[in-house]
Amino acid sequence: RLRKWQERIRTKDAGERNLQFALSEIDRMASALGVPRSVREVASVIYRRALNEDLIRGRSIEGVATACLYAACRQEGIPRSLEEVSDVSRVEQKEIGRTYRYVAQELELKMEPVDPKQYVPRFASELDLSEEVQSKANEIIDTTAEQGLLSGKSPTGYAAAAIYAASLLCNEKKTQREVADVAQVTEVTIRNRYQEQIEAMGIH
Amino acid sequence: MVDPKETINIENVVASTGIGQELDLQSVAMDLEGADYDPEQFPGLVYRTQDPKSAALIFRSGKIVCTGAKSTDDVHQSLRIVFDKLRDLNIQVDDDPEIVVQNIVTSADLGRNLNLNAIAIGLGLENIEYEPEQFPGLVYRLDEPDVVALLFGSGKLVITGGKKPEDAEEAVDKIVSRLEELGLLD
DNA sequence: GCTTTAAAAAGTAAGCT
DNA sequence: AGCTTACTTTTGAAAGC
Repeated sequence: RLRKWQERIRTKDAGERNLQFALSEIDRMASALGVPRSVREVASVIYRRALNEDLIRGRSIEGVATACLYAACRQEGIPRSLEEVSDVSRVEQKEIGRTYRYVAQELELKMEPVDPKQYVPRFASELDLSEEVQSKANEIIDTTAEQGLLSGKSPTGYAAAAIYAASLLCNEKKTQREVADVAQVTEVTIRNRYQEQIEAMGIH
Repeated sequence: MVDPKETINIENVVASTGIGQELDLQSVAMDLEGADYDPEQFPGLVYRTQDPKSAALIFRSGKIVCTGAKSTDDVHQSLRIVFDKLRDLNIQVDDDPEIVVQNIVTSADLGRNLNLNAIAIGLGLENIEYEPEQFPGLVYRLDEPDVVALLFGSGKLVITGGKKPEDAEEAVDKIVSRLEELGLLD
């Protein structure tokens, strides 16, 4: 039947249009976030897998596309926080987080928790901090995390506190406000994490 | 070393029942002191008991949900109060409506801090959900008993989804032994 | 899927003094 | 810098959109 054939074409076109839209959105958001092309490719692969596994049914294309990009950044070791990702998406943060957890679970992405150290180079360079400060921040993160301080804490806040502490120790002081702004956390969070970390380090 | 099972505390019990009679919620809302009824927002009427403390959701069908009680005994006591209040309004209420416990929320303490990162990897990333950016607890779903546990860095945990108090005890036992065999406790 | 109810855990956040 | 309040997660039922 002609009608059935037309319908099939229409569906196929719609599907391809949707895929095209998703991929262009991933591209747009990835550019806005300033992540390398490899991340967009990983995100596209995850999105196609989600599409094949029919994970998009019941949720928005943009939500899934954003969640895939968030996952891809993490897989590539250059994480963007949910807040940063939601800043370039029209999907709200809570929905991106839920969709990400759903996609990660269904596709068995086996995502490891974000290592706060992965935020150090980006945050530190936005603050014009030296290599020395970065090394110190990494040392603080590793040492305190080994002592169990990391459990349950947000990776951005943890990294921010370590950078703040390292900037003090290396005489390149940044204010809590400056660090809080680049990490998109509150000064209160930096203060709390900072106190614990300094104490665990034995107040160097 | 205290047995974690002895730290188990029931925090909330959810149960359902019914009076076996349809209700005119509009008039119940008028006559029942302290009743909250806004059908535009939610089809159930909310009635709170003080002692034991709980909230009952009363529906047009006569079915009732009771939540907030700290024990199955409290659920029965609360619902007895609700049934009597309805009888005071000249509403027919079955003699002994069946009360079914639907969910028990429990808290407990393993007594040691937990490295959630190691646990997430040790128990298998495919069985666990641990996203500290979104929530500080690690979500662990058990098959037997069929409950969900939320583990925290402090060693405290929440167990929910169980239908009887023993479910929480079994869950704590299994969690402790799994963590022990992985060397993630002590 | 949403709406409402209650409850714990711990982290983060916002508003006010 | 506190303190208070509130929101994040999980679970379950109810009736209706």
